[in-house]
Amino acid sequence: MPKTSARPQQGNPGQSILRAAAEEFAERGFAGARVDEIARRAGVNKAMLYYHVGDKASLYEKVVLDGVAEVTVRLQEGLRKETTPEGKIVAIARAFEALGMAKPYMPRIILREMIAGGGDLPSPALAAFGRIIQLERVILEEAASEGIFRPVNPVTLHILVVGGTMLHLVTRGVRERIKKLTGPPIPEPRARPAEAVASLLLEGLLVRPRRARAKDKEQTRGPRSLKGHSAKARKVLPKKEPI
Amino acid sequence: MPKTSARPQQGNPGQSILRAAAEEFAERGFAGARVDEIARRAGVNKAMLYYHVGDKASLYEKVVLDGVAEVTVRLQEGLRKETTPEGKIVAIARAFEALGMAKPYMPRIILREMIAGGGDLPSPALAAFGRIIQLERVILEEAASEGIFRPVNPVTLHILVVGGTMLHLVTRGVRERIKKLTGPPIPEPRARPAEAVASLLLEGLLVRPRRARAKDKEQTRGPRSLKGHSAKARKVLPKKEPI
DNA sequence: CCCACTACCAACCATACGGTTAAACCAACC
DNA sequence: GGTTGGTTTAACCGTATGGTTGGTAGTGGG
Repeated sequence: MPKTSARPQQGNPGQSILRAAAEEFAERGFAGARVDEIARRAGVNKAMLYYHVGDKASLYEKVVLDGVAEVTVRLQEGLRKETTPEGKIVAIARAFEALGMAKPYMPRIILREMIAGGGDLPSPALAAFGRIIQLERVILEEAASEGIFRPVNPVTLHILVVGGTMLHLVTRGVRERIKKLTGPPIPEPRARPAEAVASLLLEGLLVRPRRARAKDKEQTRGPRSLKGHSAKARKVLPKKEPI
Repeated sequence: MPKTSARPQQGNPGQSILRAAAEEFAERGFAGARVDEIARRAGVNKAMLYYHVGDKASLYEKVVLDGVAEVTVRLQEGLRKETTPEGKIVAIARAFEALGMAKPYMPRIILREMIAGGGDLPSPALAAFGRIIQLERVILEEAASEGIFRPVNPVTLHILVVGGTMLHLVTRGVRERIKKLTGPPIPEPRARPAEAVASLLLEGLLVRPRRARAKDKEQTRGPRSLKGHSAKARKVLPKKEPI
């Protein structure tokens, strides 16, 4: 171990290396990331990088575990205040949004891993995600048993809440590009994706759910069923199994 | 051009090469894909690959454009039958689900591109995605003006519908792995993610939207507000701007 | 003043990778 | 049977990449 630092060295090089690595990994993926480029970004010699942190794989592992730890902490903090299932769902979305704000590279890395099958993910990271899904399962079960939520599969919810929030953060670049090709009329979503995602998931698109609509008829604001076939065509989704 | 084929050659090599390439690209990403590995998978010599299809970049472009063309066609077909906004949303989800069933590599490639900023995407592909979002915008505006849907940002909807559907298809591998670490109690979502996603998005999690709930009080099935603070804590989402 | 020890670096190495080439192969046509 | 021309291949090439090495510089302790 270092007895002290040999030189007045500005800032732990390990941190700047990890940061640079994280950005490279986020932009190019694990396979695409170049160790030389990481060293260049961090402003250190490549050998220093190996000296301080280790090889490419351990670099990646450190970045991932650090990010997962952060989202775990944020999630626990965010959940502490919430007592309702709605509040908890929003808190989950907010935790990942906050992660994306603090460490913009993390959502990309996480999504990439999910897509790739998690082969490069260390087990603790996988386990952490598992715990989050479990948590969501419990929230859903409790809320469903109290009649607050409809029965919904926790994996589906997780994908939509967490995946949706992270995709918002991550796709800003493509959206810009797409907008340049198709002209202006695509409005940007809210700056805070967590709210947008959670709100839509909680309330749904439909102004009135069918269940309530069946009881009292046609008291909604819009003109609704002007087209004659709408009544039949409205029945799109078979509602046997839970979502 | 070939006058005939020189050898009784089983099947166009171009097709098997493209398929092999697509799978490599899906598994490792563009940077991570190895041309030698693509050739090996396709069972052809590497030089043959260059002779028939071209270099790595053009290989990738062909795969992407082919996939985008397929989803475009499927989407148009699916939409033709639907007249209601609900039906159209489901049709969009179904089109991407069908793409993922027919070409399992496509969702991975598309998601990867979205994450990476679309830098390797050919313009026609970007434009196609732009058109889909435009379409969703129109659906949302019409439905909102008729009072069927609440006002929602089309990008948010697109991310949740299309992203959510593709993430379902793509994360099966990680889910298996996570389940092995956390034990059984994570139920798999439905086999048809399009339905799960669209249904949840249309109806929402909450059994009763607040709007309707405010009018007649506490007629829901569950015990509901046993905790005294739930009434206040229920107000999580500021509802100023459209989702 | 010298030793031991950490921090650092330029240059190097082996391999893997994308891409090319020159020659062989083979069905069809004369 | 020989020529033609698309098709296939083994071997090759230059470069980029992950990783290493031998050595230097600076620092605190003796």
